[in-house]
Amino acid sequence: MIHLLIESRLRAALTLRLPDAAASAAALRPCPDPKFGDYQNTAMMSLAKERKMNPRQLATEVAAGLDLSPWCEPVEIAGPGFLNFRLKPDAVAAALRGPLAGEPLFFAKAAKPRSVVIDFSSPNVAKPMHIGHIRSTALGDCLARVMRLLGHRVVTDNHIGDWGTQFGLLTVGWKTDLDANALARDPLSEMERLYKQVNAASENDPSIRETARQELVKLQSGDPENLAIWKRMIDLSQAQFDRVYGRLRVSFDHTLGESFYNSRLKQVVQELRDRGIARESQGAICVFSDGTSPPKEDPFLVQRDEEWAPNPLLIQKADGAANYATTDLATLAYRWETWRPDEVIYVTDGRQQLHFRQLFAVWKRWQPERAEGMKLEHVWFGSILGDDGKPFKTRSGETVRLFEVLDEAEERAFQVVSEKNPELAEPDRREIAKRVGIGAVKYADLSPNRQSDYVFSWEKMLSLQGNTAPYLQYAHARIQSIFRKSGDARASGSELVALRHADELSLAKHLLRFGITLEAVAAEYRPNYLCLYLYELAGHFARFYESCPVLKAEAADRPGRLLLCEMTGRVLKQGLEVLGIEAPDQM
RNA sequence: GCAUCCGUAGCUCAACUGGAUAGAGCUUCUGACUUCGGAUCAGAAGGUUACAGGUUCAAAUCCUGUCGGAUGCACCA
Repeated sequence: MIHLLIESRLRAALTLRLPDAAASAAALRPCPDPKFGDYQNTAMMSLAKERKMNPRQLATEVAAGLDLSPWCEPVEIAGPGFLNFRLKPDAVAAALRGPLAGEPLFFAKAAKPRSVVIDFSSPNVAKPMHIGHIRSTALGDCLARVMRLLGHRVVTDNHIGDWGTQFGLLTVGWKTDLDANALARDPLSEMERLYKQVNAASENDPSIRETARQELVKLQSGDPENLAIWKRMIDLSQAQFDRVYGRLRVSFDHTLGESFYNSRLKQVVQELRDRGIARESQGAICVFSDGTSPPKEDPFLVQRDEEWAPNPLLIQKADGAANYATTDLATLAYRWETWRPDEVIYVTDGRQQLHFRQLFAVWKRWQPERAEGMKLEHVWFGSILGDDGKPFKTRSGETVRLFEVLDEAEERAFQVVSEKNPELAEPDRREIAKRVGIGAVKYADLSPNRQSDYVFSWEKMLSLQGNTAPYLQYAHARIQSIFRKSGDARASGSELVALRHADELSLAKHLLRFGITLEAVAAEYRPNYLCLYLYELAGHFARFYESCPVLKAEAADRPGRLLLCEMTGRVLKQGLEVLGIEAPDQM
């Protein structure tokens, strides 16, 4: 990749001038405006500032040691010390043909592959998956796909909620009020009904709470009947998860739920107590501040009445049961022992930020030597809102079920496809509608900045204009149509490619940025960069296609233009693929 | 009360985490074309980035304060 070649030469030139400069200082970014060039580096200004040097002079000196003549026009130094790089059209044309010779599609495999565990989706047993699960699922799956494409070793792990106090109430409901027909018809709804019913009843009747507690104790101590009920609930739930994941084309390497770690919990608590990290307080076992960080940054302190008060992390409740913090710690230990990852990523909503700050802090205190080489990252995201600006709910105030969202997405997509392309046979339109509908839902989760809340809107996500999945799929389908019409004559790669037209050149240059975009997605866990890139790619293509005839082009222009179509189609397809979205050939 | 996040065009969202003149789509208006899929393209209009200070070559982005909002803060996960 050209940007990597430039980076490596820039790094060498920089090291010659400033041996102590960080390697990352040579990183390039795309120029915000083509008039400045294609790539820029802005590090000379900050490096000069740190060293009280003249930034323009530093930039000039570094540029003097740079020979990029195979790929670039002479480096330009602009403003207070920007380095601007402009690609030579011949180099662009040569790079454009790389994938025909078997090179990766304008990206490079990571020089140092990392092994990464990604924890995402995590639905709860005995509860229907709802709209809140889609964002974690879409983001986590996309990050896994991007990192794999870049050559990293990825382990995906679905940490399902299959243990906890709710099973006491559920077991009571199962034993006293189970409707077998309803269970056969719609197991998740029936289990949900049982839970709500018993939970409501227990609020008025302490004896039900007590019964539930006893059922939970029996389950925890291995009572065969309760264990069987619990396993049945898991199986029924997993079947539903699998159907949803099937529709979403999401899969996991492992599904190790909370119960998997039960046997390890006692030891976690014991070790933390032995090392003085945790202690008893009000009957519970808690981790308190160790006072090593400033109060403002300490996740175990909270300010109350102008004083810093303890904000402990509970690892064992007063009744002796462990809770999710304990499970998360046991899980981290297991992941370290099993996969020795360089990195563990948690994809959850932003409300759990404090929990993860505390969790990561306890891990460092508990396993300092292991924590050294294992980066922990909480990749959090915002809420999905209704058009009233409040969390997205049904009209009656219930959470919106994921299955129903997917049904409606497919149905609405079917209407759109039928309207736009009525001559296609219905089964084909149904098949296309699945890809368009599911793709639209995922894209709606991936294209905004993950940290912002976004408003759920069928009209927006299924719109054929703007930054939507259907628009990108359409661009892809349009390109496939060119090849159908041309009798499938693809670019052979043997012809010289000129890129004489400005729209040809800017499209080609944008194609070459696919790799740098994927790198940014992986580095910052932000799929929206890729969405924006693909949207811009579709825009470049539309402009090119408007101004440059392809099939009707002069013989001299035709091969280059077919090549541009081919590569745009491939990048759109590959880009959508790592977003977890299919690109139909017709729509 | 404290913490985290947020406040950007009429609406929905960007802005590669301190970079160059804050960009898209929708909406409104104008234009292109005997459609290589018009599900298109070009142009116009729309902004004191909540407000007030500060830091610096450079601030939507960092710091301080004010106003407004979301979320979280001891035995749910």
